[in-house]
Amino acid sequence: VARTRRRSTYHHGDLRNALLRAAAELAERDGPEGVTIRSAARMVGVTPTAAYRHFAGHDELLTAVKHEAVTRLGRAMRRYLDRVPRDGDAALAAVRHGMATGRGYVGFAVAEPGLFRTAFFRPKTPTEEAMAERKDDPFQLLSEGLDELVRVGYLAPESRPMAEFAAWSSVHGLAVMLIDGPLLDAPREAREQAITRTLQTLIRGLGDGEHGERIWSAFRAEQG
Amino acid sequence: VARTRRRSTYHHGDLRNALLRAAAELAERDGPEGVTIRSAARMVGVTPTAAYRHFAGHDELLTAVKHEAVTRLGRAMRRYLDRVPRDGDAALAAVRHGMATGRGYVGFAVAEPGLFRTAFFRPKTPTEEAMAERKDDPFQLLSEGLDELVRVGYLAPESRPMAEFAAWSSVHGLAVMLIDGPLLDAPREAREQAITRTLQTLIRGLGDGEHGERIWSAFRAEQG
DNA sequence: TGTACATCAGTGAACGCGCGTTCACTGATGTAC
DNA sequence: TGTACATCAGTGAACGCGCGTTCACTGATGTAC
Repeated sequence: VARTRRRSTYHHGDLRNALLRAAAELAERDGPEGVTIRSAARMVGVTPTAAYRHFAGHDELLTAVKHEAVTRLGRAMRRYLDRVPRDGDAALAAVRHGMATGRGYVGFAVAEPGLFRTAFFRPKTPTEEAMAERKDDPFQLLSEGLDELVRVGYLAPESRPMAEFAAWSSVHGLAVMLIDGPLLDAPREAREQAITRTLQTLIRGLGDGEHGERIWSAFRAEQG
Repeated sequence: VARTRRRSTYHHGDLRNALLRAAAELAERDGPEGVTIRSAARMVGVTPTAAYRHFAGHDELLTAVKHEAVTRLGRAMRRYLDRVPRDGDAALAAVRHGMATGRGYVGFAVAEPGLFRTAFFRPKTPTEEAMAERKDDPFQLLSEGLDELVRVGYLAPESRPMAEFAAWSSVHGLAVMLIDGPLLDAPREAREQAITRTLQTLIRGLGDGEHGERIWSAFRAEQG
């Protein structure tokens, strides 16, 4: 993948973006540990030193890639959500959205394990937290899904607090099982079953009371 | 922590174990990446080369530490399980055991994040899989807990398949949230709530049918 | 329109770091007679 | 009980690797007059 194509121009013109793209490719292939200034520069066909014109250092490059990875994760989730049929019943739709959110998260992890690991690489710095209100922010999508479940009466308002962590934990753990854990070498069918089983357990676990139970049964019925 | 105490004897006598202990200490402090032959040797006060008398190379040392970490994780879970009151009602006890298993897993992760990461470091090699039938193997404990839930009628037998992955995912994701994720800097109380909420969601999600619902209600009642 | 020159964006060589691993070696131990 | 010698478990120096980062530099660009 090393395309050390020599530039004709002395000035690159768009080096910052080129380095970022290269770094993202490295993250894709080898995860966050694979992102180095030297190899990104190598891919672009430029001296490592040149990178220092555009990034303060390795840390800044890695942070930029991480940001990119989070963005792509959010977009993947959005894609899954958009594919959910807009049916009559709002309650049923809410449950479907919950499933889709989870599937989007796990789907991205499986499709792009290196980027997924990079997105989750070491705790956010305070600066990053501040700019967390982006469009298609993964955590945002998750919260919206839960709010929807409250709105349709599946999740009791008093059960809402901390529900994001129950949901996120379950889905994140599933992703790790699939890309780094015991499900890595499992046959495709087993992986599918594990995903379905986990997401169903999660969403059923969130449901509250009789109303919740009714909605859940309806959802199970439509799954066949 | 570097104790380069010079030995009086030329021969160490127990170098393999000493290196292993040192390596475990490194994993404790810095996770799997911190485990190197050179630093382990440094801690023991011995030349790096000496390590090659006892381990084929870095990989074998790391594998040994990983094994140690998994063992300690299992012991931690066992400790939590043993603390559960042996009450009259078997069904209730089964649910309590489920909670305790999860708490043990997460508790170990929080108490020993470096070792926890090491225990989960990269997929098992085939060799390791073979010797997985150990006493207090984490996965074993998890399976037993689920079997117990089936026995008491909380979990329908037809729901048993893949239940380990639903449970493991949820609990592993929770651990990651706590030691490397968004809950890292959360106040103690929020962390506690997230743990409780996640485990409750999981176990409620596993329960099947009316019988399950009854047992769950009883459990919630005793929680107060 | 042309030119002097400041500024910008790269180069190339070098630094120090810690790592895994190999080599020829030597000091200590244990065993056969 | 004593000794020769094989074996074992260490040492010390060195290798090559890729990394982040700094330094003095130079080629290209753009702007003031």
